[in-house]
Amino acid sequence: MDAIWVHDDGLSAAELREVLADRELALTTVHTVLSRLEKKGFVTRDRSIRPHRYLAVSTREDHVAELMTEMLSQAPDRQAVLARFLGTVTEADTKALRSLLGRNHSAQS
Amino acid sequence: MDAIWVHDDGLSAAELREVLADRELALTTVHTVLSRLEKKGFVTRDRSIRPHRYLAVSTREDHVAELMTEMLSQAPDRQAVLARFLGTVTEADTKALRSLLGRNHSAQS
DNA sequence: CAGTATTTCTACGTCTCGTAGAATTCTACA
DNA sequence: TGTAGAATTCTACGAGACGTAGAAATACTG
Repeated sequence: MDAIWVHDDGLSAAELREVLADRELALTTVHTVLSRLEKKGFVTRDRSIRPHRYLAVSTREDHVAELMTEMLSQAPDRQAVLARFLGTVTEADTKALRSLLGRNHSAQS
Repeated sequence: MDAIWVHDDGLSAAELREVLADRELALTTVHTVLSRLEKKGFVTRDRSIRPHRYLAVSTREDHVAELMTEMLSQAPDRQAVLARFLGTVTEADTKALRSLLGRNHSAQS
């Protein structure tokens, strides 16, 4: 129930159904799910054109990052969480983090 | 349904109920929830002593960190997620990350 | 052994989710 | 402009998670 990110360019219910062809879903099923996702603010749809086009509100990456931040806020000791997080993450990840952190010592407003 | 971390030293159902006194739960309710948490592997209990003592399997921090890692794995482009993640995190967090990353360039097995 | 504390079993209402049929609304074409 | 076919909305049902708790079973303790 979330492979809408595969097509960041937006797609219609029918198209999405095609993408998920392996599941042999009824079109109405796809519609229902899309509507629910819309209600939850995960996708928007262009109602102006007839086969409404649905598209993800945010990229999968944004979404996941948001969830992670949300998780982080769940614990009182953020630092401890971060420490453990780094512990389980891959080498490539820590490397990426290092380079990302390297270049922005500026203070934000 | 997760304030078992408040007492990392383990507690009995009755004690937990005390902690959650504001909710005026029936003791059996606490028991049910604890059992379910046990089944899901979030807590263990010491059945040897009579008022069984329950204690969290992992600290809240470990748990959250684990969830974060899990989230991260959810997206194909991990780097992108990390980048966005750093974007929404607080200054203190990035600072913590920097210092945590600073001292471990060693390669793990 | 009886009474009380503790734990287990069973259950119910509510929610979310996957799924989809039925009804309604559009749209385009004859 | 009426209507068939496409698209969308409404309604619904079963399953599973959860919060809640009563009833039944079990275990101490004097």
